[in-house]
Amino acid sequence: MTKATGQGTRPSSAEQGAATRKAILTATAALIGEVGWGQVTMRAIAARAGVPHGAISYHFQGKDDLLRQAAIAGTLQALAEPLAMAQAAGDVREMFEGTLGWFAGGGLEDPSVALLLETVRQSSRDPSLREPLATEMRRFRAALTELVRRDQEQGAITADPPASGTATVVAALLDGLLLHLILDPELDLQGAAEAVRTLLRGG
Amino acid sequence: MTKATGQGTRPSSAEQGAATRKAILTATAALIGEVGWGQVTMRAIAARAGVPHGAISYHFQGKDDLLRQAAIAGTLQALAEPLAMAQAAGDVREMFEGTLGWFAGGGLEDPSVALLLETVRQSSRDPSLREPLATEMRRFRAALTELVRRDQEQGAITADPPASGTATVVAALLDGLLLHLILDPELDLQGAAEAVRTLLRGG
Amino acid sequence: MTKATGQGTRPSSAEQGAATRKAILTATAALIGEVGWGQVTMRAIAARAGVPHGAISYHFQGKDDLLRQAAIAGTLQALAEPLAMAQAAGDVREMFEGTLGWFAGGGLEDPSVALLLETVRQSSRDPSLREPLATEMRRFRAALTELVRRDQEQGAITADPPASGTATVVAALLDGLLLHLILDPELDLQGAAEAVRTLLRGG
Amino acid sequence: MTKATGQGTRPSSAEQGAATRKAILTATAALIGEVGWGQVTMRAIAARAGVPHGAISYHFQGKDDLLRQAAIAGTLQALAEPLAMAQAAGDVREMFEGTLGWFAGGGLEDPSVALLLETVRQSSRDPSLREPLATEMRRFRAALTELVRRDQEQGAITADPPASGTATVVAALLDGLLLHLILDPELDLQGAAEAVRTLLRGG
DNA sequence: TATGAATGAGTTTTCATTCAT
DNA sequence: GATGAATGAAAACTCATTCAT
Repeated sequence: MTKATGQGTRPSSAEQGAATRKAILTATAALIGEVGWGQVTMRAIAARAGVPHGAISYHFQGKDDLLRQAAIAGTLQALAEPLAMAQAAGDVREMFEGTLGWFAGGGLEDPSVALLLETVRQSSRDPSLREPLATEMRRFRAALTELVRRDQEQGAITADPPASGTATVVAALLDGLLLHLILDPELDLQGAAEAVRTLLRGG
Repeated sequence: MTKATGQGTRPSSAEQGAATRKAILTATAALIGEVGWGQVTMRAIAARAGVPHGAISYHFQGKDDLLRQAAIAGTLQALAEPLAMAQAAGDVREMFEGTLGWFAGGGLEDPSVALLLETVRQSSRDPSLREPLATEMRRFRAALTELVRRDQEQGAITADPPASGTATVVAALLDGLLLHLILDPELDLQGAAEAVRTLLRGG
Repeated sequence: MTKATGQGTRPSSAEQGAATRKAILTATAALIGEVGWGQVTMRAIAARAGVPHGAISYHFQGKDDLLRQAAIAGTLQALAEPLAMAQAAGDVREMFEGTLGWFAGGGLEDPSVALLLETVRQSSRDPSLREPLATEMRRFRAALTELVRRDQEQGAITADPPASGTATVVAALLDGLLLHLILDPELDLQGAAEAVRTLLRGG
Repeated sequence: MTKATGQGTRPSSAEQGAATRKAILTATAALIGEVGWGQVTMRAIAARAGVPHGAISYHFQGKDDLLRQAAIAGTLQALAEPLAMAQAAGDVREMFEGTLGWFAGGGLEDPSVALLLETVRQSSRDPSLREPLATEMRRFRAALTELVRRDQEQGAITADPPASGTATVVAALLDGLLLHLILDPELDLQGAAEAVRTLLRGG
């Protein structure tokens, strides 16, 4: 129980390197969300991460390599929270309304949302980016499917269509509302929520 | 008959200018979708439009100005078709399934989709971009609301929630499915469609 | 006799461009000879040519492209003089001794010599560089062959071997002496010249 | 048997260091010939030599120092073989034709040839490089002079000019042919050889 | 003694913009 | 009105060298 990777006071060279790497990745992910994939510059990354120019070239192959790695790491981390919430939620409705609440509470301004959108957009030009994202999305839909199934068993949701179909619909609906909210903050979320409640209940 | 606005032999200078302007805008919109907002270069635009370099600076204020104008014009044009379809559709289900059919038939590869996503993403950084897009989206939801209302009157859709709420849900759902499809072409659209059909019918 | 390409006082834009291009090529060729193929920098070229940075990228594809073009143009120009001399010489001996005289008189320090060596060396890595050089060399040997043939007819040179063989020997000998002189300025050119005189005379 | 200077189990630290040094020098010489003096990088050297980065800075003063040492060591080694051949040859003709045979058999592709040319070229910019090369060349010409003298005594070569002059001519001729062959692999070596045979014989 | 992570000066390249014609 | 040559600021990238361990 006394294990310590740092083994004492001074950080080893390798540990320092890992920290630098992580700082660069974090700064890059943040900048992608803030200024957009194509507007990110190495200079800005270095400044944000607080590391010298050369450190980036030393740790990463090039700009493309860096953006890719940062985007993947960043989005996976961003998706971890919603996934955990979905797995922890008691039923679909709780999960749905929770997410809507997060939207309404300013979740849209979360940097992760911007990063996510940038990455999705870029992934249609770079297959190596799409794969990990798609995997995570499937995981999310799987968790939702589980919720739906439970609700169906309890009669809270119409059991007719396969649970996976309903899960896909709920997941897509949430992301679609996010998209519409970005464009139009005045969007009537309450009305949409009420409609969903009714529809899920089965009229 | 020969004194028409310019249908004679040589195009007037003004007409030529308008044509050049339009060619530049079209080329720009296409390139935004293809390579991404930040990767578009003036030279590439000129080459694609088949106009000389200088023509761009001559007709537009600068790069930002050009991209903005092209994005707005391009997205409005791209959204015109779905809007027309929504207005022409007989009921929600027809419209919904029609769109899904378009998705399945390769609609995702349509350059307009890419342009649209780029513009939405960019609009969160540029309010002047958001306004026209939001307006068009509201128009689309309004048309959908009309469809929903008609369906409710005929009992094809549960009348409980306000029509506008259901319309918002349907619109968001479509865009959300689009997003998920971009990431995961294997997405089970059929299952989702079946679930929607059941839900809308009211269980 | 009053023809003027410049057509008056101000140089046209195109003429100015051609002048800039030529200045860049000249500066590049000079620098290749001075500092070596791989040590030439775009910055140094721009400074030497007296043109701004961007002018180089504007006129040439990239560094490789520029060096290649400059090397070819420079070496062809450098080879033009010896070729003319060979064509104008009365006999082989006159040509041979003339070249040796040029060597002794400081010809080795001529920038063209350095450029030539750099280009020959580089040409073994870049076939597109070799072709034009080889062609010019063949032209030079052809001119020499003509001289040898004339000498053979007059009995000044042994007629046994084909003239082209003797011409190749003479050409190679000159370049070989150049090479050895570069390494060892104390080389006994006189002794070598005397030997050649005797050998050519046929003992 | 086990107390030899280090032929036992573990190589002493000093021996290891010497081996590393030699590996670095060998890799450097090879790279100079392959990519050109100015294109050699420390990282490439380390990779080729199979030693860590730091080892180079540890063993050598800097890049210039390393290249110089490697070039000198490499060229001296490369010149050792021809020198031995010249000293072992029975007469000039045997030596000459032997070298021509080596040329024709692909000797041009030998890495040493490239290294030699690079070093000669560089030596005109770095006197400390020229000295050892010139010394070796003089040694080579001295061996040739000995051969020529022997031939002259046997009447196989015209005795008129001093042997050293003829030796210089033969040496330069060989290097000149090498140069021309690099540019033009189609060069008629046979014709040149025939001419040399006739000329040396004295008509 | 030996290593390799880190640095930053220097290099090439791209590109929006300007402006003379 | 229209063009495209020219510019220089800024970007990405390379790489010899340093230095803590």
